[in-house]
Formats: sequence, structure tokens, C-alpha cells
Amino acid sequence: MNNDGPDFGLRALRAFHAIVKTGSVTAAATAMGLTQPAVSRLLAQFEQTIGFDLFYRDKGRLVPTPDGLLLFDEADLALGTMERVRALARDIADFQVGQLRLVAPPSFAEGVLPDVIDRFLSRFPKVHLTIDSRSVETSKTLIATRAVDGGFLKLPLDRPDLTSVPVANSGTVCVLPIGHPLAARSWLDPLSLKGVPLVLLGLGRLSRSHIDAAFARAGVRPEVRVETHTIGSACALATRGIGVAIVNEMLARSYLGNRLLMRPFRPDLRHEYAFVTSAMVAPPRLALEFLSDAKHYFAQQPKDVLDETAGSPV
Amino acid sequence: MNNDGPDFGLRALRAFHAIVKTGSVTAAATAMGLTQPAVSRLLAQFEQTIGFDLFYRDKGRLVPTPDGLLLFDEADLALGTMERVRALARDIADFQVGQLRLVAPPSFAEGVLPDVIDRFLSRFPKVHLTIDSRSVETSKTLIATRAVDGGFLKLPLDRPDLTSVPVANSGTVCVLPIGHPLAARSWLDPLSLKGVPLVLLGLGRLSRSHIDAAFARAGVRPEVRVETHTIGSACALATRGIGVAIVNEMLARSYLGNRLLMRPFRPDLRHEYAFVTSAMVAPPRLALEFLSDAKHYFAQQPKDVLDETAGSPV
DNA sequence: ATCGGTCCATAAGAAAAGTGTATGGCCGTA
DNA sequence: TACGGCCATACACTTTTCTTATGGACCGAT
Repeated sequence: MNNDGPDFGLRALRAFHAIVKTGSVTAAATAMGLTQPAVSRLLAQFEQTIGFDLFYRDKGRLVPTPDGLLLFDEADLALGTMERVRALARDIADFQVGQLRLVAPPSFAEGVLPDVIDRFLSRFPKVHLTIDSRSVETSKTLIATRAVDGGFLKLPLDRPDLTSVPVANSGTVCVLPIGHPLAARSWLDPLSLKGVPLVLLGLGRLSRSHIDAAFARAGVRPEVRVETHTIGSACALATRGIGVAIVNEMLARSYLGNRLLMRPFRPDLRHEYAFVTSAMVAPPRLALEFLSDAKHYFAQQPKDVLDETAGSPV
Repeated sequence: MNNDGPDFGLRALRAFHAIVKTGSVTAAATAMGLTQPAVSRLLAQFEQTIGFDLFYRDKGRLVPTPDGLLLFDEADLALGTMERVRALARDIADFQVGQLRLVAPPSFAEGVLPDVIDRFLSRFPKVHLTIDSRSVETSKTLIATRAVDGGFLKLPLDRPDLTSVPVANSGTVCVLPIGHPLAARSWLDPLSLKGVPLVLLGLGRLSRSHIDAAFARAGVRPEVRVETHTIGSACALATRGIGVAIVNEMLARSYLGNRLLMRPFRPDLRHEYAFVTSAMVAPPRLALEFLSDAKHYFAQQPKDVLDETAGSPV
């Protein structure tokens, strides 16, 4: 590196600065939280290092030399920027600055995340938060490559380069408009849905195959009226009476409005979501903080509509 | 002072900076002239001080975290300004920057100083040099109050707040045009100057009273044709045959040209000049350097015209 | 003039920080 | 599997830096 020129410590420069500012070694010492001899030595050593006197010793008092004043201006600047480094380090440590990039499924981002985000941002107002919605595979790649800091994905995960922490566990419900004949039942199963127009989503996704399997086991052919891809649209269709939507309960709640209601679907198909980060390295601290908020949020959410309506049908 | 925030050393910051720049602890260590464990420790300690990780430990390699990169930019700046402080300190030590303000009598500044200045400035090209000519009293005050760093004054000095170092010792000569009748003599005294038109200077100054006293002792009334105030003008008058000038020999040399010559004046009235600084504090280093050049200059000047023409008259 | 207070410098021992050598773990590659 | 590069830790040693104690110089006041 640059090895020319005198090499002095930060403390020495600070001592010099403080002496000029306060006008005496003693005052500088108290200002720095040191004893007077310590500062005296610091100064003496600093002067010896740079090779010229910073102060006249005038009857025991220190008076800056022209050289000293010349150096002081520059030292003032340098200490200022050092102070900025310290301040920045503190801010980073306190999450006063920073950036967090996450991915989450659209329904997750629309439904449950806003509350978590609200809490998170109130804790870290200065943090820049980004939440994208991508396809599942893209999300996994983004997380694994650390193009984003983390994200919410549905379990199970098939990739070893991802680390997951389960945060939410939801059942499956049927969403139907108020007044629908089946609304009288406290729960629904494939048999009870025989011939009933359905709105299903996620053709090709794992959760969808579970539904299909449940119907198959019951010997019922599902009357799929519409295939869609977001819970929001499925609920919108259900609202208009186009069909009964069979969806993730937790995510459906946000879209119920006042014209829809839920009834548990049986068998109990579970949807488990996890906060996922790259397995390569430790997740960013902000990601952990966000995860903490997410856990907190889910911890105080009603577990399941099944719990609320536990009991026998009608 | 500001005691909040993490306090880390310059070495730690430099180590962090070097690691990011070189990409590895090992490379940073060689760049800093340290061993790898030393830098490793420095980094570990730095991270502990600021409270968050600067690098991912990815399979044994260090990869900067976003936080680390954030801090790096600021650290880069700070180290840059620290480098500027070091450079300035070095320049000050090497007299690559600085200012020297002196005072000197006009004839001094015109006659002998240019050579000294030449030498001084060739040694310290970047130094800003100021030389003023003021009245003797003003000069003393300027020096004593350190409004200027030093100056050349004629001895003796009557003030205890000034420190003087004799640098030049000159005799008194008569300056007369070539072909003047008295040029035949190898020296002149009041008696030989009886009735000869004279050009004298410094009415009221100490040296003038010495000349008057010499004439008085010889019982000769000086035939003063012109009173003037600078040696330059006295010589100019002498050139035109207006009168014989009795002046400081050393200072007169610069004004002789090719139409004047000097003859020692007897009695031998000495003019002693000293480099004067404030007695309150040590003189600035640049003043001492200038003094050194002045001494060097006078050391290789012919001592006195008396020495050259030592011998008997005619 | 002497005394008390202030200020700076130095000495000496103690505490802290920094450094080098040695060593071990981890990973990628031959 | 062995080797080489990289990082972290352990331990002993050196250097720096701190505090306490002390002395000298100066100023103002009694």
C-alpha cells in the first residue's frame, strides 16, 4: 500500500485536534476521557512522528504554530469523514440504513404480508424494502443465487441450496357466496361437491394434484368450471356464483369481502409456507428481522378455520 | 467529544479496506506488510466492534456483505482524506508548503537579499515568501508581535522581546566616481574630505551620528551637499559627481555599477546586521532555514573592502 | 514574596493491543 | 486421496498506551 509519509494513529490525530479546539492539553484530555499525561504523550509522539512542532510551548501553554494550524484544517476534515464512517457503521448496525429484497407469491404478498411489512417498516423506517412476485422456480433461483435476500415459498422444497423456516400452516377451504345452498353445511368434501361447479387453481401444482386425488379417492369427478391462477381471481369468480372455489384458507381470508364465506374442505389438505433463504451463506440480518416479524404475525393469527368451527356438520 | 458509536482503529479500517480491494485476507496482509493471521484478527475485531458482519464466509472465502459494501464506500473516502493528512504532514515537514514573512531594509532587500532569496527558493520552491520593507520601529514591532516571522535589522537592538543573530558585518566606504581626484588615495578620512561635497544619508539615524562625530573629532565641518535616505540614491548622486557618498560598504556594492568606486572611510565605522526574530517563542523552522541561507551567503562574501586594500595610502 | 492553583512534561508500572509462528479445518483440484 | 490455497484460532512475545505519581514553570492573589 502507500507506505510513504509518517504513520500515526487515529488517537494521536484526535488528540491534536482536541488540543487545538479546546486550547489546552488538560481540556482535551477530559474531552477525550483520558488523563492529561496520556494526551501529552500522544501529542509528543505525534509531533515526533510527523517531524515538526505543532505548538509553541509558550510559558507552559500551548500555542499552535502556523504549521500546526495548516495541518489542523486537514485533520478536521479527515476526522469528520472518520466520524461519518463511525456513524454509518452505527446506522448499519441499528438497521437505520439498508435494503431488503424479498420474493413472495402474489396472494401471499397481497394477503398476509402487508401486516408484516407494516410492522417491519415501523421498526426500521429507513430500510428500503422490495418485494417481488415471481414464479416459484424463478423465486427459488433468485433466492439461491442471492439475487434476493429471501422469500416465502410453499413447502416442501426440493432444493438443497435453500434453507427454509416454516412460518405458516393453513388448511383448505371452500369459498362460496353467502346464500349458497352448501353454506348450510359446516364442512364440505368431494362427495358433497359432486356436480357442484368448481373454481380451481394451480393446474400442475402440487396442491392441485392433492385436490384432484381427494376427488379421485371419493370416486367423484370434479365439475371444474374455471381454472385460474390466483386466489384473488378464484374468489372473484366465486362471488359471482360461477363456482365454489377450493383454496388455501389463510390466503383466501383477504379476499372474502362481505359476500363470501368459507367452509372447511375435507380431507384436510395442508398448505405450509416457509421463509426461505439461500443455504450457501447466512441470511442478511434484515431478512432475519423480517422473518421474526412474520413469525410474530402468524403466531397471533387464528390457526385455522377448522379450529373455529370444530364440531360436527350441521 | 463524540463518544457514541463504535470506536475502531485506523489499522482495522485499513485492513477492511484492503481485504475488500484485494479480495482476500492473505492478499491484504501482504499488501499491508503483515501476516495473514494479523489481518484476520484485525477484521474479526473490527466486525465485533461495529456489531455486524462485513463478509460472508463462503466456503472459506470472504465475500463482502451488502452492509460491508455499503461501509466500504465510506471507508474508502475516509482513508483517502487520512492519506491527505499524511501527505500534508510530510509536505510541511519537507517545506513543500508553507509561508515565510520577513522584513528587511530596502537597501538590504535590494542588495544582498536577492542572492539569499534565490538560494532559499531553490531549496524550497513551494514556499510562499514575503519580504516587506518598513521603518525600523515598525519592523521591530512586526517581528515582536510575530506579524512577520523575522527580519534583518541593524545592531544594536534595544528591545528585549527580540532575539538577534548577527549575520553581516560591514565597514564604511566613500563612494566616488571614477576619475575623482580622491580616487588616487587608498583610503579617506574626514581630514581628506575637508571641503569635499558629500552625500550623506540617514539624518537622525545612529550611523549618521557616528559619521558626524568622526568629522567633529577631526575638527572638520562636513560639506554636506545632499541628504538622502537610501544608499541607492546616494550612489546615484555620487555617479553624477554631486558629491562623495559615505555609506555602508556591503550595501553600496550593489549600486556601484561601472562608474563608481569605493575607498575605505576612516575611522572604521562598523555596520552590523542581524537576523531578528521574536524572543517570545522559537522562530518558525522556515525562518531558521532562511537564516541558514543568509549565513551561508555572507560567509562566502569578501569580508570588507578594507581587507582588499590593506596597506598604506597612495 | 510566598502560597495555591493551573498547566505541561516525564517516569514507572500495569494493562491492552498488536504481531508472528504454529496449527487445524475447509474446500477445490490434480 | 493427496496437495495447495484460504481462513480462523492458540499461544507467546513485543509494542503501544494507559494511569498514577511527581516535578517544574507560570500566574494571580494574599
